[in-house]
Amino acid sequence: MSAASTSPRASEHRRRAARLPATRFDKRLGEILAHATDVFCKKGYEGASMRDLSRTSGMSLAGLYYYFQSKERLLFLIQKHTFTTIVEQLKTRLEGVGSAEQRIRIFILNHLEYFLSNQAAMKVLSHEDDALKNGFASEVKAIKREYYRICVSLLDELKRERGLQFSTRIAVLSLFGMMNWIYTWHHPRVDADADELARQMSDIFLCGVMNAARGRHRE
Amino acid sequence: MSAASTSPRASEHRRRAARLPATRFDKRLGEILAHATDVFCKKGYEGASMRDLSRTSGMSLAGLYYYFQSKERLLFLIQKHTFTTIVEQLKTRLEGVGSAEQRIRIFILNHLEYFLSNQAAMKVLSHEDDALKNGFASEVKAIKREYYRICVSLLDELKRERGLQFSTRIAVLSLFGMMNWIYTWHHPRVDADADELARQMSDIFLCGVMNAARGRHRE
Amino acid sequence: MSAASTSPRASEHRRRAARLPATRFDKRLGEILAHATDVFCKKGYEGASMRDLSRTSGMSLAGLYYYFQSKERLLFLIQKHTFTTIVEQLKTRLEGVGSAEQRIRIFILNHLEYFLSNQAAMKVLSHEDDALKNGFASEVKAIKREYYRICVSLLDELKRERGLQFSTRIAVLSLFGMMNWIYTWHHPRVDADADELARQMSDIFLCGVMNAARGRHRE
Amino acid sequence: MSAASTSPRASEHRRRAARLPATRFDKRLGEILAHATDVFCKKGYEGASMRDLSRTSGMSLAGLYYYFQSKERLLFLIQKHTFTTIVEQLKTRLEGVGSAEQRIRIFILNHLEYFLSNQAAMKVLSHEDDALKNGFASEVKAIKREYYRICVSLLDELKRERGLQFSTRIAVLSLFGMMNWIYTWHHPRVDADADELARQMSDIFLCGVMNAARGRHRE
DNA sequence: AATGAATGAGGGTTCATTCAT
DNA sequence: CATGAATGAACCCTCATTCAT
Repeated sequence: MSAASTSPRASEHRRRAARLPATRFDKRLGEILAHATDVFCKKGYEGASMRDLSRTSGMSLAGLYYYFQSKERLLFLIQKHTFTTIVEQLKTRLEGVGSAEQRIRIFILNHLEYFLSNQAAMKVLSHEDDALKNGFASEVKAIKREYYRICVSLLDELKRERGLQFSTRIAVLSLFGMMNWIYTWHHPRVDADADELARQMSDIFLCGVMNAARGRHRE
Repeated sequence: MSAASTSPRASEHRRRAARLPATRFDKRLGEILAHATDVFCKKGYEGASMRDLSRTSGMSLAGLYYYFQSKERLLFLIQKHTFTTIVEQLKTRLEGVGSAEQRIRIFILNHLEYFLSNQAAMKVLSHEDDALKNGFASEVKAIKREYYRICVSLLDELKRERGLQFSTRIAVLSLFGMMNWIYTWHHPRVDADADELARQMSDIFLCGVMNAARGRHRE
Repeated sequence: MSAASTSPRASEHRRRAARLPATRFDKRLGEILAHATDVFCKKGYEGASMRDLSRTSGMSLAGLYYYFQSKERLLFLIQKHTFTTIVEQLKTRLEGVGSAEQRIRIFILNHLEYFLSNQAAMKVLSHEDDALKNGFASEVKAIKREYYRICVSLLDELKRERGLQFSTRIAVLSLFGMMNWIYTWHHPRVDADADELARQMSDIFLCGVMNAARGRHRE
Repeated sequence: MSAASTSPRASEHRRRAARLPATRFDKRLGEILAHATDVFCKKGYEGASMRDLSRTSGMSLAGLYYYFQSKERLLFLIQKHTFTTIVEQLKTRLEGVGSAEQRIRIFILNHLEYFLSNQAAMKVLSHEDDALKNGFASEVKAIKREYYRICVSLLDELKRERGLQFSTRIAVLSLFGMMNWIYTWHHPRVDADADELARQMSDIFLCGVMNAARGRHRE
């Protein structure tokens, strides 16, 4: 873990509280994180002010700085936690699943389920993709890269299994586009839920790459 | 056209200059617009300051306000012009084209060509989707709606022509996701050009919806 | 009291400090208010800049905004405090005084004494009469109306006691004119003090309305 | 006339056009002056912007500067013209009038008539009393001083005629206060007209100074 | 563990004014 | 005679951040 992720104060704290699964510090931190996620979602990272966060979370402006050393670190923690969780969940779900197609369907389902259950967090992840700088940026990018790599490897499996030929990069990034774009349009009351959405997107995407790859689409 | 789009000064100007294709005012305005697009692209709308624009465009801070009455109106003009252009180009290209599939391929090609030729403008359009408020927002939304409607009608044609059944809404929005997401990853030096990209995305998308819709994907 | 007069922060502060006569916040606030009064007096509300106030009060520009949420609210607090004080002082002094004439003399004396002791504040009150808007304006107007009403009732008493007939409105407003105008000419070193001024203005005004009202002035 | 009042351009212009009673320049100037008076009245000198004047008068911003060399000179011209007119009118009316009392009544009537016929101008005169600086200020002050002197001499006449004793300065400034204050309260639809107002104020003031001066008011 | 008080830097916008045309 | 274009200075206000307590 890079230097960016651990402040002296926080680490000291964690050391002293290592015995408990969740210290009061971590609990309070989590609450504020949740509020901040909502605010960043609604106003954007640049558009949200620390005063907004203070108001929403009910903690004083100065109080926030005890938990987060800077606004940027706050965004970093949100993005890192969100991304880490989604990757971990994915890995668990993929264990022991056999066919490449099935594994890709799980990938998509996992992404969309998490997306719709944590819309705010995922919007902050997608929309504030390049808001972080230097150390913070690189750490998030590392996780993102890992996630991307997993998807690439799933598609490569599929190509090997079925003897297909297409640009993995374009396919993967198209898939991410389909999935990540939903924060711009999905309304829980109106639109399909994660299962249904995952099924339909999986169908489109899988049929797409599998047929297109055999040479152009034919009747 | 709503009141938001025409200031007294601009309209007066345009009236007097109706015969000429571009007055000096409009030319200067266009130049600043171009610079502003780049800056908004790099820093985001909220993150970019009018002082940044002043520096980049080489015009004094106060001078900018002679052309744009506010920062918000500046973003509005960029978005409106970009969107209007892409819609007009699309309409021209669609004229006289017969098959639904071909028309969808043109839609995608048109979108990606414009996207890659005007990456900055298109990122500003995609990424600053809800930065505008009230009158400005509604006018841009109207154009967006029209563009969306065109795509919906193309897909409905396809469904009719081929007797397919799938959710047009999800298909259209997935397509937009695939296409709009490219601002997050496309590097001109590394990635395929618009033609190639359009071909591949069209293949994936069309094969996807056409095969998936016949009932699940089958071998 | 309208919403305009109490910010969340100020009210919270006052609640906690209800037992003490003046918190440090209130003290600091009072100091700044005093400086601001001087500056508004010298340069006028519009003509004075927050930078002027910052310079005069020795506090940073941003620091001022911790105490006053806006320049307008600053003026509002000055006007409200000044007006409230003068009305309260008047009420105390009027208690138990019998004859209408005596009561009017007290009214005039009270006004002029306060005026000359707080010249700057009273000029700001008189001269910036319509600088406030909406909620701020209406709250000050309410106090002003009360003050005006008191004067009207005193004159009505006089008319009843002595069986006089004249336009109370014109008389009252003439009296206010005489009194308030002094901010344009009174020089402490040169001109009479409040007692003497009050005596002379009272004589002129009272003799004026009492004789004039009996039918035109006669020898 | 001081240097402040004549710019090279204006004087040259007037020289060339000396034969006509009103040049086109002067006519146009007068129109703008009238509009500016209204704007200064509504928004105050500091609060009114040259853009406001441009909008109201229908002339371009730059065009205004052809007629007025600066915003301050604009206020100066308004104040000077207003004050000069009122003094000239007064002198004409006073000619041949005998008794001091009558002359004072004429003074008051003249002031109030002009005030109510030119409310905006008179408010600008009264309210923006110390907005001008240096040369501009001193020239207006000179006229003001003359006007004040006339009033003083009228009151001194009265004192001599009737053997009264009171402070002329306080009496005169009280009278000005009564009269000038009306811009803060007079509504043409509701309140008495100039004649009636002049009668009542004259009664109050004259009865006041004449009776008060004989020693305190007595029954 | 948490806050009130304070700040330097910078935000978007408007100001009175000029000058080539 | 009048304007469109342009500007430096200043406007009010908010920003992320700090530090004594």
